[in-house]
Amino acid sequence: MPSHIQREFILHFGEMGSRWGINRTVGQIYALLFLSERPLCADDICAALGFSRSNVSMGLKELQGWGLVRRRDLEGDRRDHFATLDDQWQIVRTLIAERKKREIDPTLTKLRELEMQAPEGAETYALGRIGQLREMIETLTGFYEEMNRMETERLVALLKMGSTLRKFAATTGRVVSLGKGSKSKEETS
Amino acid sequence: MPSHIQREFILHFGEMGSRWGINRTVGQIYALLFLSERPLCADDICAALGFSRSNVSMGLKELQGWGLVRRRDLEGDRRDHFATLDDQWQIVRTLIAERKKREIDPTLTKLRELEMQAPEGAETYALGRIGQLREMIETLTGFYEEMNRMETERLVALLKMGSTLRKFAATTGRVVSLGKGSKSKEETS
DNA sequence: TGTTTATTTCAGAAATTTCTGAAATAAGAG
DNA sequence: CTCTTATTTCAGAAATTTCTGAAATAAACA
Repeated sequence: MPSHIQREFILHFGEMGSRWGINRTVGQIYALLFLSERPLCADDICAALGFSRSNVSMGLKELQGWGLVRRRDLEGDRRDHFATLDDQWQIVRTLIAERKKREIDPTLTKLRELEMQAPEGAETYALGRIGQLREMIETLTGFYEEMNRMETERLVALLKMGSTLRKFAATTGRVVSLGKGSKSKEETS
Repeated sequence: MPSHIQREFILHFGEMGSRWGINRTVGQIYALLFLSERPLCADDICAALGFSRSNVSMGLKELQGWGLVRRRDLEGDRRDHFATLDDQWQIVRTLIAERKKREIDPTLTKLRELEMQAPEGAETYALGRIGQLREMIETLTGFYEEMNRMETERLVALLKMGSTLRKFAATTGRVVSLGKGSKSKEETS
């Protein structure tokens, strides 16, 4: 039985869950595990949240699919227990990696496909637009991969640099973009 | 009546829409407008996609709410016409800003609230966990705001830097992280 | 091995979201 | 002001997603 703060937190995650493409149940289960000092078994979760056993089972499966929850064997108890990752930065990495996989990669594949199968010289406007989109997504995912390669400690340092990074881009950016010969002359509205 | 490529693109966006928290209709309307060389009116959209007039009206309203679609008055036609933003980077900025507003900010507010109203000295574990989460979200949104302040041209240059950025973080990062005294000793599994 | 306990699956019930057509509202044109 | 055309709203229909309980499966123990 969760405390007041826990309850609030869990309910909030339930509501937000729907904005995040996971459902209420799954959000609440995650929130409960996130705040729990020790791993919980499915029955604990049923008791705490009042969901059916099968619903909890499904929810845990989905969370494991996301890589956000892990099974932990607890000594002296036959039942499976579950816990969230400890390191919050690892959570973010997992979350972003999964969302990329589900929300970005399929689109990138599709755009490349469409460009390949395009008929000769026709549809210039649409193909141009698709090409722009693809290039941008490639740039973004490239950046992501670069960041993802970094150790957490350095990554966090970078994230906390504040205006330093902007200044760095202001000086170095110019050179690099010249070097690469990016045609960044388009603009609008 | 869209071409084969257009149709494929539109259908893909419809399907992906659901993973993006917008629905099929809205995704398809956006895709259609995105590929269209000139602004379209609601009836054009109905005709092209076969949705009811009211559905299109709702969809356009939602897209305008997201800031992804703009009304354009077309001379000699009384009807409202609609178009997507031209600059794909502006689209990404808009998208991220909106998602932050809808998916991150409410949670940040909630977490701060919970920390404020916490009873004296109790609930140390849960509060610690909530604090970690809040700090991390603050770091991330701070970084986002920093990036968002940059002009597109520089931002793109930065995004395309590849390993240069990682090297920069490797040299400068150390100093910053020492200065801040971040206790990054937790890790797992 | 058989018995007990834990977990998963799955068909349909319940809840939610999306979509439509009809009615209401707004906005030009004469 | 009236007529016409464009747009929005909204109650309920249709479709989709979520959730449950019962049955099936698996896994531990003796």
